Amino acid sequence: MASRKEVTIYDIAKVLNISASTVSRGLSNHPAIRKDTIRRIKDMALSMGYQQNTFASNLRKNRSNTIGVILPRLDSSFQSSVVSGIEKKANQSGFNLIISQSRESVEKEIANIATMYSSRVDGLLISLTCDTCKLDHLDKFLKKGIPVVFFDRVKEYPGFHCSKVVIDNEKAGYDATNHLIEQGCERIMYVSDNLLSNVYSDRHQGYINALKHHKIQHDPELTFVNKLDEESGARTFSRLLQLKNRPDGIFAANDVSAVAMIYQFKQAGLSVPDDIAVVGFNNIHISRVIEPSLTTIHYPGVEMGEVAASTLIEMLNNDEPVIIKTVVLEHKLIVRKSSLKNKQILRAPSD
Amino acid sequence: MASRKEVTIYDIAKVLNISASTVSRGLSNHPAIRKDTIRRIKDMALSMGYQQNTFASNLRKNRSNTIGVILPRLDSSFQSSVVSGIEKKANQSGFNLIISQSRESVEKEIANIATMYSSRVDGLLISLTCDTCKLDHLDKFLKKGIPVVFFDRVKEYPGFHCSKVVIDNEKAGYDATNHLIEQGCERIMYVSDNLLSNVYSDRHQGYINALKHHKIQHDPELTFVNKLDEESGARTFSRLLQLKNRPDGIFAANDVSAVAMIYQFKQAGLSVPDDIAVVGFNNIHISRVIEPSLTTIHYPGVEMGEVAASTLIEMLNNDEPVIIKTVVLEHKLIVRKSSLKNKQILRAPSD
DNA sequence: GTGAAAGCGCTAACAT
DNA sequence: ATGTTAGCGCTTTCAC
Repeated sequence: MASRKEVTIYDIAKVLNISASTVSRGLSNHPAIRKDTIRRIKDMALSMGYQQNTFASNLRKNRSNTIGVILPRLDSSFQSSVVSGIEKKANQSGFNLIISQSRESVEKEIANIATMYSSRVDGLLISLTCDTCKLDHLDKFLKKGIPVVFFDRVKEYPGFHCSKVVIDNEKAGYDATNHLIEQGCERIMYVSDNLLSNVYSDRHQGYINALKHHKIQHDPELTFVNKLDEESGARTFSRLLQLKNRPDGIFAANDVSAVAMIYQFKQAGLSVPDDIAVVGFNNIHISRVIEPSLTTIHYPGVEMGEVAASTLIEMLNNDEPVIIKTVVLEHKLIVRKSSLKNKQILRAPSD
Repeated sequence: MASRKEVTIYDIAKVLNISASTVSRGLSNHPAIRKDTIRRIKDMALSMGYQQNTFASNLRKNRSNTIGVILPRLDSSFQSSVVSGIEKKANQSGFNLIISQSRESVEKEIANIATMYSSRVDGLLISLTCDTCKLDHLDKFLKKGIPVVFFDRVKEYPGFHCSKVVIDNEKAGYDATNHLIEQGCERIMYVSDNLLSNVYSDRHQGYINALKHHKIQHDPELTFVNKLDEESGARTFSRLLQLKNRPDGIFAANDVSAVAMIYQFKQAGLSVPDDIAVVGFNNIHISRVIEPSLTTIHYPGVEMGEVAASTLIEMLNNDEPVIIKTVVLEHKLIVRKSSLKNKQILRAPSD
């Protein structure tokens, strides 16, 4: 579909009466080229409308200048904020971004990994589906020396060490549960997605630790695993009805489901937090404005994206020492009304 | 950073004792190659772990198999759903996606356009910032025959015709305002972002049309332009206090600001909808669960992304007839509690 | 400090 | 139905 002939370094060379190699060097500020030659080359390139052909350059250098991103959902409040952070850093460092979403399907994730590989991304950022068990599809990346950085939904990768960017989900789960206990809850339900996923199992472990710490008997019946979408509230409610002793507190592993529950409870005439206290996870926008406002764990999405991208870019730029690290970002319990059984003074509304 | 030598079509050719071109043709199912030869080639490619070098292929074909996407924000509920739709279609058709966000900055938008150009995307999908006036940065795309499709935030592009995917914002603005009037509102405020942008100015025009249709005097003081973010509610509220006659209805050009207003009004002891009725725009998740639930205009994000991507891909695949079209997707007024002054029966909760 | 030349891996026009 | 050949535009080694 292209029409006009493109300007190449040969065209510039011809006009300036120098060789194409000098032009190539000049354009990339090679130290052996005289300053004024570089100037002449760049000026001419500009005035001729030269645009470097990245395919040729990539082919020659065997580097794509592109970072691949695979995540479960683009249309998720939290995840899109991570992408936003990734985009920001990548853009600053001159990397392009190829993005694809797995939509929580392991098959699609595998397909996406294959696409990223054949697109020859320089590095890969990935947040796994809830159901991902094996990571061997990533083998060829690491065997070839293409760095992979996991973020948020991560997994141990036997045989390979990869950098990770996460929060301390166990501690966060502890904090959330501990808060409910301090508010007087004695029978706390944990509403989760697939416990295969680190984010949900670690939060679960934190939940159990907090119970144990307060010498509260852990009742496995109170762990309810389901998809944490908008229908989650209704499912949890019907689950509640099946239980002999109704819980007096709920720790939901994400805000979307927590909000959906609050909605259900209110519909059913239950009072939040008096009948049942609720803590969510993510601090999405909605948690601030729902009524009662939702106590939740704040979790820095944009920063997570930025750190993940920086970590990868660092590996890409310094090819010498590959330092594998796990970056743990701070989370924070944001106390709002949905959990305040003891009516304390709320924090400043700026939270 | 790559280590092992890659398998090329020459390696396959040598093993099978045929020529590289036959391998190349076989791999892309060229009709002139015998079925069984194709089989042998593909089997061998698979067993040797062949991976096509897209740089070389792209260089040769002068096609990147990549679609560029530029939009204001990735971390916006609506926009990320559009991206989700784009990703879905692109992925189905074997296109990669390069995504960048302008963050509502015209400068960044221009820089992104330049990057997309030098990345040699096959086509571009773009939703403009609120402040974009001129489109000449896109000239080189169109002069070179690279198709550009606008979605959502679009603009007339003098000298070039491009396909667009939008909703009828004027009609939607009319519907929203008309609904408020039917509910008995007589002094309706329009809260908007920059009226340079089609989405906001068209909604504004619809607002005016509805007023006119009901013979209500249009008071320019009641159009309040500001950034439609979470702080918008507070700004609108202080604006309200400056007005002689307080409005009894608000049409906000997005849900985020509508929700923020409701929050403010409630804080200030005003009742929604009785003191002031509110209609938003976008039907984001939160509008369903806020109290009172928010009347809004539904607006199909994922579909918009899918249609935009399909439109572009169609142009990319059929290079003969370039049919320029504007696709207008359906919007829908979703009536909820925030606007119901006449307590009518609400629609089914499935809304 | 600059030039000549080879080659990255693929595709397609032109042969046969 | 398959092979030969040239070349996409760039980078880089080696030469001077």
